[in-house]
Amino acid sequence: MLSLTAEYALRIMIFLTERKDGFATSEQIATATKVPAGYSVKVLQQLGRAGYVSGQRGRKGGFYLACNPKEVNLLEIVDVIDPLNRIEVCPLGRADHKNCLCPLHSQLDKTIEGLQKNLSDMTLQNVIDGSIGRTLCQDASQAVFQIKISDK
Amino acid sequence: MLSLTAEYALRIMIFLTERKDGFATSEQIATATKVPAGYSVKVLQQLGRAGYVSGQRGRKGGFYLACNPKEVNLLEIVDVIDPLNRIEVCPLGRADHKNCLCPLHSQLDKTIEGLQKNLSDMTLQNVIDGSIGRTLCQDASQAVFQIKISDK
DNA sequence: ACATAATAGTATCCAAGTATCCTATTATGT
DNA sequence: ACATAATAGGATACTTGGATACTATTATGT
Repeated sequence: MLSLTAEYALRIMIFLTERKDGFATSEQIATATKVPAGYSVKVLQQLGRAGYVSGQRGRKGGFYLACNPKEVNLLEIVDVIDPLNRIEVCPLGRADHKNCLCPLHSQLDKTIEGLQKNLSDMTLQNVIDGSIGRTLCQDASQAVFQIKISDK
Repeated sequence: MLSLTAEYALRIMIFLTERKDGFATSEQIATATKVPAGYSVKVLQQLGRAGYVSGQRGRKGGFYLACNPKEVNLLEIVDVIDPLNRIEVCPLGRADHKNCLCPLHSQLDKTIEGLQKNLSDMTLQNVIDGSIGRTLCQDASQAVFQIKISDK
């Protein structure tokens, strides 16, 4: 339903939203978002074909955000990678769910609906704004980590 | 996140809940739930090892429900196939989310939480009770299908 | 102007997980 | 004893995640 690649795409979009000004190379993006180097390019290309990022070749090239982060929500990004389809047609027969009203599948469809709503309620910008300093998780400072260790 | 196999498992459990009385062979289950014959056995075995169904070999054997459908919710069944884990540790660093508070991942975690709640809110019995005659989608009658075709 | 380095773009290959199928073995009712 | 059906396991195909190598494009120093 939600693949790892979809999460990669979200991380990358958030990262680029922060750096709205300049370019970031695929390598920089990869290390910052902890997406495997080499695979980040694939994700970026999918996002590029969908129009959410653009790339510029050559020296000083890189990728940059090609959309307005205030108008793009998380669901749209997820949909680029793996389209989150509602259950419209009964998987067990030919009748669509409107006629079939199978409780199991209408419940599953509600689950998907909720998932979509949850994702579409938040734009890329919202994620940044919701930040209290860290928009993407960063390594804990060594100190904090040490405290946690000695804590036990 | 939610695999096809998980949905198979749900279909099978709903089917067996309806037939709480007697046995059903893996073949009967497969055709009724439209799970590929041969694969239904594997799903049933996973459900069996988790204690939700039992099987009896030999003639007149088959599988039967080994749990109280009023006490088992959909999430438990899904968890048998692919455990739906919350995001507790930040995928990008060592700090856990309580300390990290990364907006992206806390949002994604909320999504998973909602998904879990949606599934755990409904027991197997609830699905049956919510039925208006069809607890699993059935083939539309030929007539209905014909009407739809001629409709266009 | 040219060579070189940096970088996106593309294609291909590999590994791991999922889904499906097949074959043997074991238990059980008749 | 025999037929039936679960149980167990391996074989195969497909999808996903990830890695590598090669090509095209651009910037920059000489």
